[in-house]
Amino acid sequence: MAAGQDKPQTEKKPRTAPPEVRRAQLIDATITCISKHGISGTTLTGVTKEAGLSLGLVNFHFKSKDALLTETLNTLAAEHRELWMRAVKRDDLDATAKLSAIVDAQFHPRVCSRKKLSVWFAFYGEAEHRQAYRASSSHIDTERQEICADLCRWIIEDGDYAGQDAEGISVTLESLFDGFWLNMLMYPAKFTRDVAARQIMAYLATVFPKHFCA
Amino acid sequence: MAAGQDKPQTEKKPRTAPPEVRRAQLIDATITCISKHGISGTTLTGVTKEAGLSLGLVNFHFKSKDALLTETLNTLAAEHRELWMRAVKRDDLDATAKLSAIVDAQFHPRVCSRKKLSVWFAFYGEAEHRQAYRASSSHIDTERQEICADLCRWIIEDGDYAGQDAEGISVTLESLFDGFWLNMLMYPAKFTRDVAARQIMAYLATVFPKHFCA
DNA sequence: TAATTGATTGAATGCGCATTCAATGGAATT
DNA sequence: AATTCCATTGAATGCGCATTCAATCAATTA
Repeated sequence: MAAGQDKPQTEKKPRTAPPEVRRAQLIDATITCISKHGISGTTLTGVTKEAGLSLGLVNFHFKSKDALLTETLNTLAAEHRELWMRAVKRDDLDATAKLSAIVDAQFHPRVCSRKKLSVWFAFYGEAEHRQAYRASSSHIDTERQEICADLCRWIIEDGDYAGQDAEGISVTLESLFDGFWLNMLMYPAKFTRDVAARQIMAYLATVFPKHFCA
Repeated sequence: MAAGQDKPQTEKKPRTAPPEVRRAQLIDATITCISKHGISGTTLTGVTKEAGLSLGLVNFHFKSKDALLTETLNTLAAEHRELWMRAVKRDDLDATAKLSAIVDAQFHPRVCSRKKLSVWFAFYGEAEHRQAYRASSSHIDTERQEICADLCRWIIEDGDYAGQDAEGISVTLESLFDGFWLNMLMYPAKFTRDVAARQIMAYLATVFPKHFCA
């Protein structure tokens, strides 16, 4: 029965690991815990149990629970930024394709899973009184909104859309992103990734009919 | 200096008050506390201090802290519902006017103050793991979305908008409502009530050009 | 006026959790 | 092999908070 227990080479689990690995493990576990129990229900005991590590490690690798939460949000924000930034930086894409890519990124499974959405809104719920939480997202949100506005300006000029307002459209886009996210979290049956992306493309098609088709 | 202290008739403060009054006071104080410190930072000590009442009263007038929070959300939801429902019920308004009224209600100062928005999103942040929180808002949200869909259907028929999809538009509207709310909370400088209402009316004008004007 | 009822008070209780830290493990260096 | 150094452990600490409850207060009824 207990065969081969003295040479578990395939399952080498060194007791120690480099700090960056531990930090990543703890952040992953934090995401899982927040998605399961909310921020107020997330305890260090729970996080470390989820990660299979011992309680004291959080305060060793992070300064405090608060630092862990802030880092978790930063990680999430960075992951999201990278996804749409990659498309925006490609110079083989024109403005239309880039705007489409930003919409796609917004609803990409990697950042838009039920699990991650619940974490995002857990943080938004606390953002009002947590300067640190707001800082992570505000910079990135502003950046994306300005990029969208630039792309809209380019499209408006290219298509001679006299009546359209790039700033207004980008502000509306930003709200559609957030609004669909919230509704996908709250009412997943009615609001799916497909529905969200399709509706936003439909919106773009009504404002820029020569560039997008419904 | 201490004149007229023995007959404070103008400031009669009876020690006791009917339960409904106390409940309302406590709910008001809860809204204030959540907006200031978030749900996790809201303590019964804080709430009762804010209300000028004593600690034990919460568990006397409500079953528990959790019940107080649920009742607070219910109160908020009912206030909001009443605002747009009043317009929808008027039979002197046509579909176009009713849809406009729903948009106005969504950004009415009474329900869309910074204070209340922060409370809404505090609850949304916990909604994923709190069945009770979801129940309050889901019923009302669904109701409003279906009413909007009906109004859109009516307008589509009235205006012969062949290519438009009532369900899709109402779903987009719902997301615009929530998305602008979130952005108004997070970035109040850029996202004001006026901007939000105007952009949503602009959206309606692009999909229903014969009924709404930008 | 006395008795009854319901509202109010706040000190006391006990639990849950973030944080600390002395002890241990084990990899790298000498 | 001995030493050094950093990662790891988890029991112990102490605080903050929801909840309880016996005592108090005042309005209402008898």
